[in-house]
Amino acid sequence: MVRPRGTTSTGRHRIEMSLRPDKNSRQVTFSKRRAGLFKKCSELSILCGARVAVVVFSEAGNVFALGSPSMEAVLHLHDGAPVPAADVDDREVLEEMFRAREATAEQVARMNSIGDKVVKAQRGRRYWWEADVEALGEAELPEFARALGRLRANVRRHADRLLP
Amino acid sequence: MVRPRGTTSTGRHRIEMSLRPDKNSRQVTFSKRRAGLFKKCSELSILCGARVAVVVFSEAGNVFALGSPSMEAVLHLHDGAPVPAADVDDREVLEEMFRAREATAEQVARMNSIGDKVVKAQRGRRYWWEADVEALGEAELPEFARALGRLRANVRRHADRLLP
DNA sequence: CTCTATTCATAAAG
DNA sequence: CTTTATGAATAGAG
Repeated sequence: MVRPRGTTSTGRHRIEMSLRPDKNSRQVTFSKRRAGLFKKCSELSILCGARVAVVVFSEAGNVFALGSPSMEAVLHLHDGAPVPAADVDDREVLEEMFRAREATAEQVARMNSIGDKVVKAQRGRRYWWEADVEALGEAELPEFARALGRLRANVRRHADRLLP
Repeated sequence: MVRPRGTTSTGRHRIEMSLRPDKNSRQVTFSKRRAGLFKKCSELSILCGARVAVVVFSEAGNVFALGSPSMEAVLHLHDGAPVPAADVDDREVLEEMFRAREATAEQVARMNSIGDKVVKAQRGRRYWWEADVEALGEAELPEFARALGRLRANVRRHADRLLP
């Protein structure tokens, strides 16, 4: 096996050596790591019944967002629909995950009566709650903005409660 | 090696078997996975120059938030301070990470002139941008709420640009 | 994209 | 908390 000087054959990042990576490999790394991060989020949500919201801005300026079980459910805080049962076993969890994925095209399509574009933006993505914010711009961003407004209001209410 | 029926010696979750976990092990799992998730976020940010914001609501109702390179830098979108250089090598990255961690007690303490409570809320956490939102309530939440307001405004601006 | 090598994450046990 | 075992994540190459 031939390998450039200064590198190892390791998968994970070796802090010690490694040549300065070029822009392309940085992009590959970002994509892979973002995918891994989103998967971790879904695992945390599904396995532990947690609600997770993430926003990632890539260096190139692209924006990616993930909500699990849904961005709405997370941003609604405690007002949303109940989280999938806590004590289901793993088989049920997988089935639920599959159902959720199946159901989402419709669910998202209904949102804001725009539909088609949202469904298209999910093409080729592994999980239904993955969506390129840029691609979803027209349909999703206004709703996202409203959801953020609600989150902000909730946080404020909490803050006010803490500061009588 | 003795092991309960229905389990394997594997680390990762085996979907096929595994007895229904009790509440305690679910808690351990959540904590470990949340820590792992936050670490992944920091890696994505540091290694790829991305900005990442996460909010996690545990089933028990606890809230955890993480911003990398900082919640502020992420929520300010493109108005914030420049992200740490993209092409630094890993050694520099580690040093920067260490500096950031060192610097944060002061940085956060200055915020909102409340200080002490914020510094205490970081106790025992590995990275400076980890903070239990619940513990940070008084000092951090109002600022968090303002930051969310700015994020919302930015998202709206983006949405308006897309919808002339 | 696929393949491979290596470290990482982490469930379970001590 | 520490150790151990094993599948998962992922950098680099093809």
